[in-house]
Formats: sequence, structure tokens, C-alpha cells
Amino acid sequence: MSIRDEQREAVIERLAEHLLEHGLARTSLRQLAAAAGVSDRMLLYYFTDKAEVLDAVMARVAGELSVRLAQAIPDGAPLPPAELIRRAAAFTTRPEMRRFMRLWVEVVAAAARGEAPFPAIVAQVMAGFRHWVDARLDLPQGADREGTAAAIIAVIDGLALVDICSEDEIASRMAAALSCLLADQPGPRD
Amino acid sequence: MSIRDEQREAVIERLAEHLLEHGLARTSLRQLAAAAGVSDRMLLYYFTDKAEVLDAVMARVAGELSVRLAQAIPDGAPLPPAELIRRAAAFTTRPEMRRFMRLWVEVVAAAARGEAPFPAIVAQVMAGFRHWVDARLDLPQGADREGTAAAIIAVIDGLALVDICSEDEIASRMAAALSCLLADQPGPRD
DNA sequence: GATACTATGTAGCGACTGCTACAAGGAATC
DNA sequence: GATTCCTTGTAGCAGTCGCTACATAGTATC
Repeated sequence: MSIRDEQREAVIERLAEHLLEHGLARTSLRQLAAAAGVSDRMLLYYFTDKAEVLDAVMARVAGELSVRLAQAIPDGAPLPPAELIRRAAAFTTRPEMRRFMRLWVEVVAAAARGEAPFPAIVAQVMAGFRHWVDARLDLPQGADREGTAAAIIAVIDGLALVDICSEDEIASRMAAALSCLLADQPGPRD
Repeated sequence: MSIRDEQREAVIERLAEHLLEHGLARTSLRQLAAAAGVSDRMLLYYFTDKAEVLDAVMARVAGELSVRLAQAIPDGAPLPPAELIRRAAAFTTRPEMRRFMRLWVEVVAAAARGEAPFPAIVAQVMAGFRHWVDARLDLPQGADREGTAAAIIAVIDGLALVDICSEDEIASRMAAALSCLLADQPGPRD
């Protein structure tokens, strides 16, 4: 592997950490270069342009998220939707996962704005989410698997969205309340 | 009212429409000025700086959203959470409401990035949402009202987030599937 | 040793950003 | 008629943006 390729890999690794830490807030070429410990000139030597940088870094981040999701909830035994939501919610609101979800919300917004290369990234990651849910979802025949999968993703992403603009304390209560809403036996009653 | 104040109002009105149409994609001072039909020089005559422009415009948009939410689901008869979610979801995924929700997601992301004046705007709008839910939520005593309200907002916002990065067709299926998940009698079974 | 390719620094381009200094026209007031 | 204030245009500032031209040092190849 050439020096260039080695540096490329190292840069991707460092920038993945940078994006998870700061979101899309500091993503000008010069800021990315500084975070990666190289000059902006060299960043554009390792990558053809800024879009390729973000593409590569986001692919790395998505890969890591994918691994963690697979580890947290294996695809062996399919779960009923309420239980799947409950576990996925518990996992994605864990402190170390919140920066993934925050970045994800920012990326979706950037895609909504039409900002390259985020629309393509969102399409890929979203497909990954759908596949992840589909492989873990136990649903009676005749039910709308795609619709249900989308709804489950929506609930998880919604928790993340509210989470990032609220005080820390609300997240667990929100998850608990959601759990009650989904249960066949609804929450603490008199 | 001085010419300046009249123009200010007219500019806010036009920019509210602009933001709902294009999100935060075209919000440089010059782009905002063009959309409002004035020069950038005059925009900064009517407002002290860009943050004040966005503040005023977002307040207008939030006000309009608030009116529509109040009209769509009056606060007379409190609803159980599942029903409230169902109605709110049906309303916010209506075609004419989607641009509100898209803008909302973008604003939350901008706030997450720390970009002024969005954190303050998000806090205000979020408080409005919480109040709206609280005034319409029928919940047994002893239940966590705040947590449940946050969860309801999360579900609605999640639908919006998935909605803006999916094909049109999925939205209604997602809402239907969610309805099944929340029902005491879960969806079409065999 | 000459040549070609890889790797890196310096410097800067043109476009855009938020914002402002300055001047001037017009209306109102003294 | 002179002065002052409200309104508006012109021009441009300093900074950042993504990106690139150019030079150079080192290394590999012939």
C-alpha cells in the first residue's frame, strides 16, 4: 500500500472520530484537514474533492454503527415490533450511541437541503436500517413489513431527534413512556 | 407604522414562505434579500443582523404552525396517547404540513450544530409542542406526563424525519403501521 | 547519472459570507 | 431657505469557502 493510501486510511479514521465528536459543525476543508492532522492541500491529494472525503468518512461511521447495531441486537431470533423498538430505543439512547444518532439527524437535514453528497449517503444508510429491522422483525403474515419497518425506524429516529434538543434527564423517561405506549398492558395505572 | 416597520412585516411574510419552500438551503443574506424582493443592504436596515431576520421569520412560521395544530386538534377533549399520536401523525404527514416538519428537522439539526440563533428557536418551539401535547393528553394519574409528552413528540418528529428522506408512498403506510403498533388490538393478524 | 513519478509545501484564485462606511434623495421641521 | 431625519443605493471590507497552479524535494527506474 502506498503512502498515499495509508494516509488516506489514517485520515478517514481520524475524521470519523471528528465527525462523531462535532457533527457537521466543523467540516470545511481546512477544518477537516486540521482535525486529521494534515494540510488542506494534502487532504485534496488523498481525496479528489470534499464530497469524496465526506463520503469515505460517513461510510466508515455507518460501518461502525452497523457493527454495533448487529452486536447489540443479533438477528437470530426475530422480535415482535414492540419489543424490537424497546431494545433498539434502549440501545440508541445509550450515552456512547447518542453522537451517532446526532450525526445521523444532521446528515438527514443536510440531505433534505440537497447538499451533496448527503442525499446519497442518507439513501444508503436508510437502506441499511431497513435491512437491519427487516432481519429482526417478527410480524404476522399479511402485515405490511416495509411500512412497519419504516415506522420502527421513525420511532427510533424521533427519540434521537428529541434527545438532542432536550436535557439529558428526559431521554430515559421518554423511552420508558414509549414502552408503556407500546405495551399491551399500558403502564402504571391505578 | 413607519415605512420601515411595514417593510419589515412584508419581508417576514415573504421569507416565511421562502423558508417553508426551500428550508434552510438558501438563507444567506443576499439570497434572503432576493427572496424578499429587497436589497441585502435594506434587509440589514429592517433587521439588526441575520440572526434577527431568522428569529423573526421562524417566529412567524412557528406561529402559523401553532395555529394550524390548534385548529386540527382542538384542546377541548383530551385523548388517550395512542389516539393523540394517531391524529397528530395523520395531520403532520398531510402534504401541506410536510414542509413545516421538514423545516423543523433542519432547524433542530442546525441547533445541534450550535448555529445561532437556532438553539433558542428550538427551545421555544419545543416548549410549544410540549404545551400543545399536554393540553390534549388524557393520561391516568401517576403516569409520567412529561415523559409521555416527549415520547409523543418523538414519534411525530420521527415520522417527519423518515418522511423527508423516503419516497412519498411510504408515509401513509408508515402511519398505518404505527397505528397498528399502538392499538390494543394489533393490526391485521391471521 | 538522467528521467520519471510520488509526495508535499507555498501561495493564491475567484466566489461567497456577514456586514458596513459613505453618499444622496426626499420629506419633514425649524 | 436651511437643517435634520428617514430611507435607499453603491461600493467594498475582511474573512472563509472549495480548489488549484507551481515549485520542489525525495525516490524509484532505466
